[in-house]
Amino acid sequence: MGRQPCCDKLGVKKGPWTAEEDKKLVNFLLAHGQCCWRAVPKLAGLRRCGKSCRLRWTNYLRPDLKRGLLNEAEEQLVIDLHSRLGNRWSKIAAGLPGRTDNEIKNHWNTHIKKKLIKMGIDPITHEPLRKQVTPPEMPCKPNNPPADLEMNQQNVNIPEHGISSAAESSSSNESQPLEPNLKSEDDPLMSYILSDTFLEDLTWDFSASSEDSSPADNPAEDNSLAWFLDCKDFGVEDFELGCIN
DNA sequence: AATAACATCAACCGCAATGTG
DNA sequence: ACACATTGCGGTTGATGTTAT
Repeated sequence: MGRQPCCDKLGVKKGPWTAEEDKKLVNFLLAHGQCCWRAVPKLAGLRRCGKSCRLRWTNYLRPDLKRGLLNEAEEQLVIDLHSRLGNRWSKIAAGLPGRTDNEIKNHWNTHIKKKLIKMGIDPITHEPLRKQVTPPEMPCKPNNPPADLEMNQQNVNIPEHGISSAAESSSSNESQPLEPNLKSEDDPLMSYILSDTFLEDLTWDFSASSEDSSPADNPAEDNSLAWFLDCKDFGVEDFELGCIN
């Protein structure tokens, strides 16, 4: 009974990845593509579990990843998508090419959350906070009735970048997390975000659209090249880049 | 200079969803 | 329809770096 553990617990390494392990994993995946993650560690000669390999690849080694902090436009989009999708980080990440769900989740928890609270916005509900009643970090007190939130609803005004604000889309009075808003058939934007078209639209170039993002601000600009140079540092300049789609 | 407190983020864990026979 | 395998997701942890005292 019960499923097998995702990996043999014996002899499976944990903790931070070494450059050598990265190299092995990247070499293998570039040569063979992403196939059965369970088999990857064995085939790549790694003493890791498949899950760990997948995570390392998707969050750190993928060639199409951007590096560095999210720029203003990306941050704004995260806020907007979060107001609609809630903590669906993978969905949110789908709207930010080159960014991972983990990265966005971390950035949300460390930067955006605080920023919103500072601005007097509840990072969970995206409604204005009532400062006297609700201290920061206690966003959803039971004695914070939905009616109050509703009163302030119009004050939520996420700056424009072509996407409507949370307040515009919230037609419900309920204080529960924004799950009810997630009806793609009612919302053209949601419909678009959840569609393949959105994911395939490579014109989402935030570094280009953001005024305040200079190459210095956004070292991820020329990420592919930087990554390739990193690979050269590994001594794996003979990557078969054609294998990656 | 030492160290405590805080911030950041890579990585892990457990569960849910999905695929397959 | 069912059982099991595999993958993906979101919450959480812990190591490391940074700042304050």
